[in-house]
Amino acid sequence: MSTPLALDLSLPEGLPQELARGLEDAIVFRDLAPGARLVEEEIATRFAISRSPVREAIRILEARGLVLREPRRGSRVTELSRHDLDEVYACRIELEGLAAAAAAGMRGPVDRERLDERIEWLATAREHGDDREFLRASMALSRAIHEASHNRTLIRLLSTLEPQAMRYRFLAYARAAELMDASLEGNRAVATAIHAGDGDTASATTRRMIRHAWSIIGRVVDEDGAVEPTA
Amino acid sequence: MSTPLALDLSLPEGLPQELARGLEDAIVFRDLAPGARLVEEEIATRFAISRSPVREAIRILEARGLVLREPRRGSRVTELSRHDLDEVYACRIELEGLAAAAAAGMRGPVDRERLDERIEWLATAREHGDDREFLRASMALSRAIHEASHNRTLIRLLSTLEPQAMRYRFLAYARAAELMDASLEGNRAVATAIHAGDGDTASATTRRMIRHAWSIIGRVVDEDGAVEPTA
DNA sequence: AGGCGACATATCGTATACAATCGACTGTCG
DNA sequence: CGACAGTCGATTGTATACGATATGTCGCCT
Repeated sequence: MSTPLALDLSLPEGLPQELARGLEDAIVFRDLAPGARLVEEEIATRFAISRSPVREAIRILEARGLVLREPRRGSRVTELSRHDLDEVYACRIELEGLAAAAAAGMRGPVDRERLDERIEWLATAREHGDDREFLRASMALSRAIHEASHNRTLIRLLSTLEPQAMRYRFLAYARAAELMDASLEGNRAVATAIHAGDGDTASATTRRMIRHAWSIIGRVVDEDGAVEPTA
Repeated sequence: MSTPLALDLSLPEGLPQELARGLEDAIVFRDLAPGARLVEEEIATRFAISRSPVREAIRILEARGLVLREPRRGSRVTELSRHDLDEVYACRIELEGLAAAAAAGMRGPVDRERLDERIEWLATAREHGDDREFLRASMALSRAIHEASHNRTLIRLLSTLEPQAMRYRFLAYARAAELMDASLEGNRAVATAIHAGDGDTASATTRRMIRHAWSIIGRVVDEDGAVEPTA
């Protein structure tokens, strides 16, 4: 009676990528719990595809730190822990700060519009009190900032770091809704700095926001042991 | 008359990883030139293995930014450019700085010893004026610092960033040997700070060192167009 | 002569088949 | 009764086979 997992597998970008996206989603939102095993053939059967694309998808998840592959023993969803949280957030502060600074020098007005759109989306989700939607909006907003940096290397690095961070954020939303308010407010401040073209402020604000989130999430993780089943 | 490429393919760690390591080496040292095509079957035949592990190896190289895969058109070694250099080094400053700071708080004396060993290795290579060996020592030293941070997430990120940086360093050694001296001296200073447990100094020194290297390499890349064949 | 279209080729993407390995179970022997 | 060896099942790793697609070439038509 494993997992729900009802992706469509339309392929605008390749089977493995599509599958990885779906599995990533399931992991971030805890439809796949930490420690859950990912058996290649099982997944292949469920989606009526072969093991080849499944293997590639799992490799992608591994590169993002969502899955741990042990040589001949298979893959399982990585555990969440206080230690891991600290690792991820220490890196996140540096890279997100860099991205925000770079985004402040962005070229097109296209980036600007997208940024505002996503902030709006985030605000709407907050009003509705929908934490899943709020997280989706957060991810989209983050990506908008990253892409506005126009630094492909940085984008690549962040794309392998963000998903793990999102898992912790989702965990914390349930127990500390104020994190969403802090995130919304913080992101508004960051967007303002970016629009003003003030890289230093954008960076500093971002770092402060992330540090704040870090402390809140850390509290939640410490209290829960971070291992409770989905409830 | 393609490439030399005489890896042994002993498998202490898995075929794909071993192959990826070999190809990475070839790319960093320009035995595989930028723009060179990587045809799966060709590589498979050369090493008398099947395409499956080759595919995985190429995926690894792609994740490290060494190879660009276009959907149904195959893979080629990524080009070096001033723009890309700037991207890589902007990220490198942040992450290496973080690693140095974290390493300053390292636990075991094992880390210390390894650090000193590698510095020695670097110095020896410099004396011998062997730039290939110097780069190898540099890579080993970097890894030692990264691992001393005991931050697995950071290590993962750096392992996907370093190889590309190494390509630029190798390029620059040929035209600007003083870069090696700067690197040796800088790393000695960093090691001192790490040994002293001074994270702030370790971070600041690292960042200064990398910034300096960046400017030197940037000059080389600008002059050469960075596209000369291997000669 | 130049462009347009069908064919041929090269190469990747996916599927399937086979081999190797790990863990667990079980039955026997001390 | 416990420990150990052998076997079996489950799952990954590797190899091969098949299908899809993009690119280049050749010839024909205008």
